[in-house]
Order: sequence, then C-alpha cells, then structure tokens
Amino acid sequence: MTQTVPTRDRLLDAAERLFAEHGLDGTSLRRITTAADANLAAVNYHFGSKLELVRAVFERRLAPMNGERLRLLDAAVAAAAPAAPDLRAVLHAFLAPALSLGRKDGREFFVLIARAHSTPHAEVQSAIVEQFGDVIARFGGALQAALPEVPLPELFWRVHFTIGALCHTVVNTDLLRLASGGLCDDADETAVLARLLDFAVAGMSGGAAR
Amino acid sequence: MTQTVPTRDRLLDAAERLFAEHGLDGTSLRRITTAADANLAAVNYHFGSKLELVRAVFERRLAPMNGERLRLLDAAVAAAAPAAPDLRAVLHAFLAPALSLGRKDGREFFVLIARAHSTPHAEVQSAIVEQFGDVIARFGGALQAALPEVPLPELFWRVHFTIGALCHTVVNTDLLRLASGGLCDDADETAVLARLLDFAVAGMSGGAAR
DNA sequence: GGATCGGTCAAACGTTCGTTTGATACGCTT
DNA sequence: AAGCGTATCAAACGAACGTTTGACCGATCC
Repeated sequence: MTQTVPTRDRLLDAAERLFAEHGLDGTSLRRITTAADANLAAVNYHFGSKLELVRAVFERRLAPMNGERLRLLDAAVAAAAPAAPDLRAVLHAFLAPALSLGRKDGREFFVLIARAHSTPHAEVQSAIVEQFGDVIARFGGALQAALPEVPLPELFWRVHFTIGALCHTVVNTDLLRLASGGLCDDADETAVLARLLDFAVAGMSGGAAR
Repeated sequence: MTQTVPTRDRLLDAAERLFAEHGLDGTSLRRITTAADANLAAVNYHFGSKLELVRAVFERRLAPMNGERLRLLDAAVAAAAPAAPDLRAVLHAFLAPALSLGRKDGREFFVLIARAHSTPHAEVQSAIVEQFGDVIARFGGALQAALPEVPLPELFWRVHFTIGALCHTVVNTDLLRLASGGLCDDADETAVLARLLDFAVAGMSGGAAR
C-alpha cells in the first residue's frame, strides 16, 4: 500500500497528536513511528533527533498563528490611525488567532503548547519563547497606546492575566463543560471569543471600561 | 549522622521540589531518594509506588488550601447575611489562599499543580480533581448569589477565565518579570492579590462593576 | 547498465527506569 | 536475653527508552 502523504508529514501529524495526548516524555518514538506507519529510525533520519522533531512540531503551528496576529494588529492600528488603536480591536488581534488555532486542526497542538510551556526541558522552552519575540514587542506598544492612562507595570500585569484566561480557555474547555454540567457550550467559537473579549476588555481597562 | 526529620517527610519534600522542577516523568525515584538522603527502595516501602507518592505530595498541600478557601467563604457569607455576599469578598476567598500557597513554602508545589493539571496520566489528574469537589460547589453557589443578574452559563465562563488568570499568575510570574524587563515586581503579595482581584472583579461583573 | 542517492527496514546498542528481593540493624515488649 | 515488627540497605530484575548501524530498495543520472 503506497502512502500519498510524505513520511515526514505523517510523522509531524502523529507526533503532534500523541504529544498533546501523552506529553513529550510520555510519547516514545516507537509510538509515533507506529502511528505514522513509519519505521522506528524514520524520526532520526528526517529530523536528526526527538528534540528536533519537537521543535518542528511547534514551528509548524506557531509561525502562522503569530503571523496572523501581527496582520490583524496592523489592520487595527491602520483603521484607527492617526488616533490610538481601539482596545477591543487590539485584544481581538491577539486573542482571535490563538483561540481559532486552538479549535481547528490545531486543537491538540494548543494543548501541547500549554503543556510544553511548563516543560522540564529548557531546550524546548527556549525554542517556544523565541517564536513570540515580535508579538510581545508589537502588542506591548499597541496596548500602551490604547490605554495611555494605565501605568506600564499595571498594563503588563493585566496582559499577564489576560494571557492566563486565554490559555486556560483554549486548553481546558473540557473541564468547564464538565464543571458546568453541560451548561457551557464551546461549540460556537465566535461566542466564546466574544465572552473572552468582554472579560479581557473589562479587566484590562480596570472596571472603568467602554 | 542521624536524621531529625523522618524519611517519609524528607521524601515528600524532595519529591515536591524535584517534581516541580523537572516534571513527574522527568524525576526518577533515584533522584528523589538521593536528594532525600534515603535509599532507593524507601519510596516503595513508605508509599507503595511512585504514583502513590505523587498523590501524597498533592494531598499534603491541597487539603489545607481548599480548607482555608471554604473558611474564608463562610466568613464572607456570614458577614453579608442575610444579604447576598460581596463579589470581591467571595473572589478574595477563592484567590487569596491559592496565591498565598503559591508563594510560601508551596511555591514549587503550585508550579507542580499547574503542570500536573495537564499531565498525561489520568490517574494523577483524577486524584487532583477529587480534591476540589466541595470548593466548586460552594463557590458556584456564592457567586450566583453575588451576581444574580449574570446568567449561569455566563458566570461559569467568567469563573473559568478567572481561574486561568490565577493559575497563570502563580505559575509564570518569572515570565512576567522577564517580559516586563523587571518593571513588574511580584515581591509584594498583597499588591499582586489586589491587582488580580481588581482584574477578576472587573471581568466577572462584565464591565458594569463596582 | 552500472553508479548514485534518498528513503526505508529489521536488529541491535547502551542507558535508565520502577520495582522487587533478601539481608541487616535498631527499638520495642515479654 | 530472646523475639518481633519497623526501617534501611545494596543488589539485581525485566522492561522501555533514544539512538545507531548496515543492508536493502527504487528512481535518477552519466
């Protein structure tokens, strides 16, 4: 039986799914290569090592997501120029691509990202952080412009809280559905985004919002 | 050289620290027993297995924290009775013990808890969730009373966001200090709690706060 | 048509893991 | 002093891990 998808891609797909499901250390190359219908040596041949495979899995998803974030931010800044960008528009540019990725084909990947963020491996951690340099710098400036009355340290803290809400939402929606007894439905992505945006805008502007 | 601290406790201390530092799978019984100045077989003798050791590490910290949460909630409810409890007081009862635990002797433990929350091991996961049954039920009711105008599903979502902000704050303050270039100082616990409370109150009440 | 190269394969490498075992030492009670 | 659990110890167990090796296959090029 011939494979139409290249082995390298099948390895990435299988690794992403299994990493998210069982963690980095909990997923052996044997499970990955078996799931990808490839030979055990395939990972070391195509990627060099397990660590390089992990890095490849991350880069495949993170680059498009952060690119989309910056694209939306540019649009929001341009729409408001020369005035300060709208807070909700900036937060939308930051939250929407992540929320979207966390629910499409990248659902499992986002679980993985959150787990890897607290991984014991320093190499993995730094490999991820590198992908966010531009995003941090650009959004920091935009938020400062949108909320000029908020002191900079205060702003950082609130962004920190917002990121926490975002990550927890993407990763643990199952937990919410469970805790709410099925009351909370996460099927409607735009509704979830709207709720998260409401929460973030209110929190970011410190109760004096709108 | 005689040990004044029982081996069992030394094992718990070493395991908590190493689990938080290197993850559950990344920490071998050999490292734990070496750090605890105990024999390799000590874990299996005192706890039966590595999994039981993990459960013991969790229970030692979670039980007091959730107990303190419920105690503070009782006080907040009693203080306002027969009127509805104050939103900020309820959120304080929920957030303060967790934030406090995440910064005292339990600092490393809280990192561990956040990591274990997304652990691949189902046994570990369920062992943690069991510890939160009472807290979820009690705080759910109190928040509903404090925010009668917010529909129940909406309420669950906002609690979900708040928990995300809390976890991210406790676990990743180092990341914030780094990203802010030292602007954000987390040394003052009451100040951090105040900021988190401001954010949560604003977000929970949906911009119409105070 | 022989050589070359990317890709795949089974098999084995050495290491580390959690757990088990049997012996040994200490502090009780009788 | 003898007997008996409790606790600790070194040593070994089998299993699973990431990685390496050398042979094999098919397409492409000279």
